[in-house]
Amino acid sequence: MATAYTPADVEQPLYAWWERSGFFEPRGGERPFTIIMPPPNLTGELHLGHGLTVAIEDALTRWHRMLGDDTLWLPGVDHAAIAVNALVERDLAREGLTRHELGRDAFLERVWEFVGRSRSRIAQQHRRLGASADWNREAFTMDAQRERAVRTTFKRLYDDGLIYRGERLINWCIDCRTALSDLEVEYDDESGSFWHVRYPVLDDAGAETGEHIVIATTRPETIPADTAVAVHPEDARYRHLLGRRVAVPTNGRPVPVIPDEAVDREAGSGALKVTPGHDPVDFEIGERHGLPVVSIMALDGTLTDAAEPYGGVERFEARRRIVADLEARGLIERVEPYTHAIGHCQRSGTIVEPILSLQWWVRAAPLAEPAIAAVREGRTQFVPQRFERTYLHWMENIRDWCISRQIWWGHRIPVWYCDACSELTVAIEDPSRCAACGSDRLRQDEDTLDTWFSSGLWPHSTLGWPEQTEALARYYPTQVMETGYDIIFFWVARMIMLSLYNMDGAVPFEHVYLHGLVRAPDGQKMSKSRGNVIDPLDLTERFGTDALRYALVSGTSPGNDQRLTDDRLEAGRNLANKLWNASRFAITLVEPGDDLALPAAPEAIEDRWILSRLERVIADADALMLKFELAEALRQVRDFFWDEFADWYIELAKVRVRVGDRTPMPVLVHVLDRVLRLLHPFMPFVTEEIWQRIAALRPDAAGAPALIVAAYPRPGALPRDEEAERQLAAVMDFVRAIRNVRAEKRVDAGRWVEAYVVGAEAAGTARTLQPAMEALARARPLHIVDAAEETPSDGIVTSVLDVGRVVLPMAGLFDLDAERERLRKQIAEAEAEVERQGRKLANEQFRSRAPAGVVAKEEERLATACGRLEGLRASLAELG
RNA sequence: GGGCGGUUAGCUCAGUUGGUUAGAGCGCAGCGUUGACAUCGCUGAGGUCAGUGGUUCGAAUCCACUACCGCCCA
Repeated sequence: MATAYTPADVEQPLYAWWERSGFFEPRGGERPFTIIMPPPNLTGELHLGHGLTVAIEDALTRWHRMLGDDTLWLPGVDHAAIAVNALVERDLAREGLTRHELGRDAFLERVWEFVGRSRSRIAQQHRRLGASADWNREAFTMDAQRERAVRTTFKRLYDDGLIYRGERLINWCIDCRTALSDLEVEYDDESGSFWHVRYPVLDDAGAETGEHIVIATTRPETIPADTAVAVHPEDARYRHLLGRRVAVPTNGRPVPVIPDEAVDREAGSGALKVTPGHDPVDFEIGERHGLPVVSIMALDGTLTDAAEPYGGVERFEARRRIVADLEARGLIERVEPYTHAIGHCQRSGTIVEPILSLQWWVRAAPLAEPAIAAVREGRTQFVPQRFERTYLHWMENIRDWCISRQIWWGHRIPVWYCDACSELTVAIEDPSRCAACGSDRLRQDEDTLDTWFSSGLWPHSTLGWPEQTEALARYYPTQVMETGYDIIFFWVARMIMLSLYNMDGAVPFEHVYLHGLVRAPDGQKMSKSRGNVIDPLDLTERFGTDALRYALVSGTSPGNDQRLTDDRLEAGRNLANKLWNASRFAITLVEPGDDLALPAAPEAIEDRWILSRLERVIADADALMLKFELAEALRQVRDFFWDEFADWYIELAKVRVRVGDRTPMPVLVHVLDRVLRLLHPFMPFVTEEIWQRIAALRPDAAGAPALIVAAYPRPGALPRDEEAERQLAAVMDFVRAIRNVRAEKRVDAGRWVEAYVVGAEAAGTARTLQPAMEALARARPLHIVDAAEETPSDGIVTSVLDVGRVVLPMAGLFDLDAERERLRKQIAEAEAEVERQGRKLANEQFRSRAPAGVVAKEEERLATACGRLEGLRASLAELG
């Protein structure tokens, strides 16, 4: 074996072997365990967020596979309608073409070409990250199976009256030339102006009275579409104007002054221009008062003839011109700077325009009701739990969902209009005749569906719905949906609604595990515009996939963002290398005749100790994994492996082996095997690579052809050995104390020193482990004596521990004053401790109210501290 | 405006039913090629747990308020 682990040599061959061997497919078992992978967008490369998704989901998947569950991790990709549509349009633009010039079919052909390339790249990247997903079942939101699910859902919802077509205010993106749902609009605070505009008050005859009412607006370009001015019904300033009419200043059109509770008296002048055609709040006011809706904006962002004389003028230019014209007429009272939230298209960043439009909608409230109940009743649980509130709040205030998009890439709306009778036909299969009149003069709706409509079906459409497949029966409901908290509404909420609807009220998943953002080392969000995006595959090449996964998992805690730093990646790489070398040591130590079967009851106390510690770690890891505390489980195993097994057990074993004792061999191999199993979900490659070599030493005991399908350690296999744990803790304390004195007194590292170990209880064990202690502390001769026995009193350095003390004769290096000073300092510390404990125990309140166990513990602690203090004082007295 | 999260060692973060002297990795200082590993080993320094008040025998942990940072919804 090479002296260092080289990820590049093992990762790809191992992955190919796993995949070829069918290890990623469900392998039967009593309980199913299913994770449906959140489908990455087809737009481009995987980023570190996907890396985290893989690291977590693959860890859970591999863990359950090793537990023997019937494990399915089902992968797929999402067609990202608007984004991909825009991407291909941008390519066309470079050739001087528009999609309309090209035509729908030719355009879609080009999209499918792009999709093919993108899909295979993403699949390849997933493999490099070690994802053990069942690629045979890979799904795509645009494949035939998923199209059937989409159309079936659409028809069912339509037939149930939960999908309707309606003319309402929508969010229109002028760049993407499509309607957007509310969620696809992002609000940013921007500084703008608040224009205070005078609207002339009219008399009954329609003539200006000379009086004005001042309204404040941030959007003067919409003034031509005003259909009222609203004031608060109890606002004394304007009460006399209620029922009067005022003139829209751009065109003189008379509009009423109306009372409405929605008006904020504090904002601006307290009077509000009402523009139902271009503002959602105004639209609602308009509905309450039966106001007409005037639209003045075309889909390209220019004003229409309805805004004369500004017809054909681009919206921001129109704003400038209207302001200038009003100013010229003395109708601008003042302008104040104003900061307010402005909606932008999530995709293009363009300022979104609310306009009136005929679109398809999902009636959300009836779907939300069972989705609320499912979470309230705990049938679906969020990890971390706090996101349940976020989810419920959104669900309880849900609004109808605009699902039609004016782009070509996506599921075309399965609605056909009849030119003969003007009825419409909604169908799963393309109809040839009108359902109402039988005419064949049918035109399919030109629009496509919101991408999230198809991904909302993901937990059941990927398993074959609407067909009643075996997979659906077996793997639905799934156990875990693992994704980022940033798409709770977009995706998680909609999956719950649509799955409950399609699956007769069965929840899509039992747990929603939400991870946070992976941020740059400086805490900034990674984004293309900042130029700080890190490619996960670069990291894989630099540090190894296992290191990347270690870094991601060890830094994650449910619902919280994390920074990915080189430090963490290095820690992962170092751990892989440490595993490699510890294993290399064990493997090369094994000799042909060695019996590697673990004895039922090992005799050596260090064997008993490490096996007991292993048992404890297995139990801890098991409990933590169940609670989705992956980072903590990983840390526990890592610490056990490095700080106890490598630093102590291996060192102890070396001493025995050196004198021909072969009994540590089975323990060495066994613990290593268990550590590899425990770590495999997190660091699959290095653990499998080593495990293959370990298994080769004892083929009879492996129980599996590969670590990926070997059994995960379960608690309770071996008994705990408290005694051995206590004894070894004492031995380690003695060794550390000697090392400490050596370092403090600057004894050359190679030089042997004489030492006395004094300890009543631990003396027996110390004697047993004397050769090991000598080697580890580099102390010889090492005298192990009972407390009553004599130790030298001249020229010694003493270290008093809880378990006893160590004494090192230090002739030549000894400085009486320094030693006194050292002891005094320790005495002061011990006195403080005794005093603190004494005070605590003297407190009657504490004795009567604290649990007995706690009191006993504190008493023991006091006794230990007293013993230590006594020892220190005696040592000081001996110095004279 | 409503809601949520964060503030712990120089840096990045653990600390999940309140109970030893608050931990880790990295960094820092000193020593070190003793037959797995310098991607390493040994030893050490380093914290008023954001602040104030409260609950409690006992608070980093529970409550209230404040400050700063961030996110979500309107």
